[in-house]
Amino acid sequence: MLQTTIELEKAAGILKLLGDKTRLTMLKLINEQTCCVCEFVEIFQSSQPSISQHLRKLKDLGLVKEERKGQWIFYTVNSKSEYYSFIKPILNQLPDQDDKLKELEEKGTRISCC
Amino acid sequence: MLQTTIELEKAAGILKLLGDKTRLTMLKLINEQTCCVCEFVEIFQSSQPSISQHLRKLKDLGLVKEERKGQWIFYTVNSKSEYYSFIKPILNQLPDQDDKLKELEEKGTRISCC
DNA sequence: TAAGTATATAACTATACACTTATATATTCA
DNA sequence: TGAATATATAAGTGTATAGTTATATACTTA
Repeated sequence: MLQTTIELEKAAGILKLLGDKTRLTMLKLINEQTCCVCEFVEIFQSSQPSISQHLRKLKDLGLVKEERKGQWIFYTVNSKSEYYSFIKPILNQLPDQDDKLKELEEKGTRISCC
Repeated sequence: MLQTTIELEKAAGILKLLGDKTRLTMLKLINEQTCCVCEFVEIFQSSQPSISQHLRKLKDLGLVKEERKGQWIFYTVNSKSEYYSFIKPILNQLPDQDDKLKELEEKGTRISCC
């Protein structure tokens, strides 16, 4: 069983990005779901620019992909990324965050569902 | 198959530490070997205090353990750490760094061997 | 015990980073 | 087309971080 490797400098760069609670939670959330910016704003009780800047960093490394649907832009983990196999086992060890989305659904502020 | 999880805040803290090229390389090196501070100084061409401070951070989270042997203090990844199962798959995906130790051996500056 | 070697720590500095405020761009809908 | 909503970007600010220099501590050996 050959284990694929990732260049050390690149790995450190990715881990630095994951080393932020907001971004790490984001990735866990959108690993199997999809979320738009305003949902993140509500979940993290953060400002919209702050969320936008976190997503920008993740996008710059190709870790997430975006898709516009009308006025909303939906973000999802990019499973096609050459680094997905690197981050996947990390995300797998994190506790499920779906309760955050359930909260939105209960409040009626979940957008991504439709 | 139950996957153990790690608290998100803790995970982010650990990933932040791993998100530095020097510390990440250190961990990869001492995952299966042991190294003393002066070896790191030579490998990374860094100052002694800089190396010492990196090791301190890793030690504070319990990721490495130290063992004094005479004037030297040897560092090894702490496989007993409750977070070892979290960092192990990450380290496994990094390219082997043993060439760095081979270099020391060839130069005759490897200490940990005896 | 004094000198030499290895390591740790403290204080300082420069840079990186996350966040804020302000503004620009894009889309929807009346 | 104009107002409202969603998102991105730019500029500024405060804090965290990695490195430096200086010094302290611990061990070894002559």
